[in-house]
Amino acid sequence: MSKLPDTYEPDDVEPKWREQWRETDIYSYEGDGDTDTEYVIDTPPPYPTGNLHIGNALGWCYMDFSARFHRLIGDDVLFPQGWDCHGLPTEVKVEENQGIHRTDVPREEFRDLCIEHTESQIGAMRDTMDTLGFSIDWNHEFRTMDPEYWGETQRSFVQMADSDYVYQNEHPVNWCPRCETAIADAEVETEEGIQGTLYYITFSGVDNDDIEIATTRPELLAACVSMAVDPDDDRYADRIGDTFEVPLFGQEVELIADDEVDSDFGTGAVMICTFGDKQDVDWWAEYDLDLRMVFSEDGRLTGLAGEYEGLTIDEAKEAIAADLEAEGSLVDTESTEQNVGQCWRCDTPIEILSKEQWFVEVRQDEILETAQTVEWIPDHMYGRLEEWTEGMEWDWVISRQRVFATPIPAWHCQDCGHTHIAEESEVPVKPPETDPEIGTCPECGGENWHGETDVMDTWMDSSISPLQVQGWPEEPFTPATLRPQGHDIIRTWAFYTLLRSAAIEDEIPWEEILINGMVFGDDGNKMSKSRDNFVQPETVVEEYSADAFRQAIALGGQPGSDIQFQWKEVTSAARFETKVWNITRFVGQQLDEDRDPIPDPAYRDVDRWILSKCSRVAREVREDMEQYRFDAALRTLRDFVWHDLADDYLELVKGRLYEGRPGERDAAQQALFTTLSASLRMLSPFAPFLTEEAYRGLPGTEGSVHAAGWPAPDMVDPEHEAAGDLIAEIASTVRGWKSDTGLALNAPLDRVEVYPDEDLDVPVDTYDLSEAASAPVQIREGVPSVELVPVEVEPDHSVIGPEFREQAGQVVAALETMDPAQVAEQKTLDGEIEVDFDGEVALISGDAVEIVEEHRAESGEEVAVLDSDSATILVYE
RNA sequence: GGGUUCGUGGUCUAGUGGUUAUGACGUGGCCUUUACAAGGCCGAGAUCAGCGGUUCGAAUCCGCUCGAACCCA
Repeated sequence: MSKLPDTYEPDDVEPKWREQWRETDIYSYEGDGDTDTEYVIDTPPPYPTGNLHIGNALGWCYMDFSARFHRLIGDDVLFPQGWDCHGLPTEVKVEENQGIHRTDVPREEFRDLCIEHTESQIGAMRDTMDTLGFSIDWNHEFRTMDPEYWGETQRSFVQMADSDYVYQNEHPVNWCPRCETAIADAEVETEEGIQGTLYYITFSGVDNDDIEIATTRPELLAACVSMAVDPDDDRYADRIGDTFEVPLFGQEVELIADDEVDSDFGTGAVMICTFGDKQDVDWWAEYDLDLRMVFSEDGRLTGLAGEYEGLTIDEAKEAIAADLEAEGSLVDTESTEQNVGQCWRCDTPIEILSKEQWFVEVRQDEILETAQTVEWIPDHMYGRLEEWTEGMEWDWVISRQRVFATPIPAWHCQDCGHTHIAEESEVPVKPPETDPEIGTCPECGGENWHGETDVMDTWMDSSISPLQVQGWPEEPFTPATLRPQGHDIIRTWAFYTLLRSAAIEDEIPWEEILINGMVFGDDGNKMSKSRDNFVQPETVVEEYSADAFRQAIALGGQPGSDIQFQWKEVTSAARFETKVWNITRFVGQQLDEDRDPIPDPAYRDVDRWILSKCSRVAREVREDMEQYRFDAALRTLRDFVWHDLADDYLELVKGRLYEGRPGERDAAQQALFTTLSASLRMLSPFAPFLTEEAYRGLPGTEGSVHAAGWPAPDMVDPEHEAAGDLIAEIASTVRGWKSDTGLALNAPLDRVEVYPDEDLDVPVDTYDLSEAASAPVQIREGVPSVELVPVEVEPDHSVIGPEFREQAGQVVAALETMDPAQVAEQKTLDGEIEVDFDGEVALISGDAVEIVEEHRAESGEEVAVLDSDSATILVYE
């Protein structure tokens, strides 16, 4: 007998176990090298924003469900946690907080300020992870800003330079004028439907007629190097090769013909500038045009723009348009909608600049082949990766003109211009501050090194996370088991990781990739503060519990689909917690603290029934968990615990527990213990706190539920399960009837007679049933001694369909119109039924119909007749 | 413009060819029964977006239409 508190108090329980788990280090990874039982998660290293939002929490819940489940089935689980520290947002935040510009202080000092800031942000996010009960192994924490990590980023760079993936070149790149750095294609987002103005501008002809073009970007006139029309455009058929003068700026440009021109746009003639967009870059390369860079790195016009030098893009647009109008070159303007490429970090429209940059070659076939070898969950998410990869036009620009990032380990010889890349042995290294180990330049023998000041794209850090997690480069690389991530970063993190892992190790980075969806607000909209549908995970924990939050997330939908956060799921989860607690309390009261397991318990039908069901649930739920169907797993468990265990089994054995003979009581106790203990273990991935408290409070358990094993009560027993189903059904029907007629559930009855619809293979044990019904229960064969009136013929489509094929419909219709009494008689007497339809007579097997019958008590008898799904029950009061 | 996913009671959701379509929340009624009123029992509420096709049989497979979300151009 154990006494648990009357109510479950998550506010007390959750902090208690949180602390204890931390102290006992129960989630640590052994790493004994047995790859068969290893389960390694390539945890996403989040950007340390200081706030773990609900979308993050969804991903981490999935990871934690899996991590906890795999520990239960005996796997050696590695659930590490990294932090993707480098990047611009931190630089901006530090500038803001310190009231400085990054160039005001030495690079190293600025870096230190960034590190300090990042550490405090990480602390806040760790707290949230802890609050939500994530079983992260904090012994395996990594931060990309630590030299031990970014040194390996440099090593990967060096290796990829050796194998010719990394190269340096001058090439047009996407440029964010606000961040003042190059960015990769993946970091450009297209914003649709931006309102703009379309300017119709006349270019005067040089020894030929004028021409009119349309552009949304008059500020690029100074960069105009050519003009183009569609070769099939009749309007310009004889003008190809004509020369025109660019208004205001005076350079002369030639008209070319190219298929890519959209003749429906504007006048059908466009100007080609270096560079307005990627199309300009293509034309520039294809027709070997001049390069006229009119934008500087901070988005202002250069000296090439003459009097407009120093203006911002917007200022220049306005000034140039005004001057064009004054000059008479501006024919017309109209408003238009356009799509604009923007920096994904700051939404500033990007420009294209040609700069000396470092690139990683994108080998599409290699990436796709690697991606195809990985199992995608859900599998259609592979399509996103494929589409993106196939559409890649430019190599991945990896250099950034920033500070807080991994330094590019290269030096340039001031004397001969030779570029030297570090040896693997010298990383981590900071080239602007130190000279290379090589000493003198291998080309010219010079000693004047200029360290590369460009740094790396932060994706260069995060895309080696599986390598880092698997102990690279010391350990031979084996793919991690799981990559969990959102679908929003397939084109970045997943793509780059696949690329890098193929390039460096010629391996897949992970066996499976589980894509999680986004979390929407309770009203179905994207969460936003302005919509007032924003939910912070901590709020849910404060108002309910971490376990309730986790369950709501699990039941939100199947992994991969977007889910809607719903308070009602939290409510229902909290109720389930109460239910589980009360079940545990009841079972605890029934079990002796020092109870020993019985070698061969005298199980009755209902014991075998619940144990059999429990065995099947354990198998089903295990399969669901292995396939990441957390929603299905938790649903199955709730259903089993609430309905089978609590509503049915527990009610059925109460009599035996209270008043049974010792052997019978012991068997019930044992079955109760086995089932509850198994249920708690299976629920523990979803509700780690509640199950820990309950499991430890349950007499006869040892240690933490999270260190226990997945239940394997191999007691599937179809015969007794069928008998138990019948018993449970009868008990529940009688209970329902008592409730309906206003009787107390424990009101004694004279007797109950049960007439099962079908004979069972084993005799039905009515012991528990009699206790539950507070009446003697007799299982009878045959027909009850009450009037039995067939009222409906119910054809079985699955029998009639295959037999009669296209005539099935007529047969069914005929059966339904027949006299039920007559059909019933034929079925009973002949075992088959004559059916008239459409002038034919067919004989069908009696099995093909169910006769729905209603029972009516013979007059004068005090009996209630209850029809349940599989039996007729007579209740004598 | 191309592609992907999706459309199931008021709301959310399960259900990939065969009884009466699952459950939750909400909602109406009844009930203190020695684990639990944060409970139990009973009920109302769904033409499974629409149309057409395949099939003896479709929420489920196919096509089209409408609508939503996302990805790409």
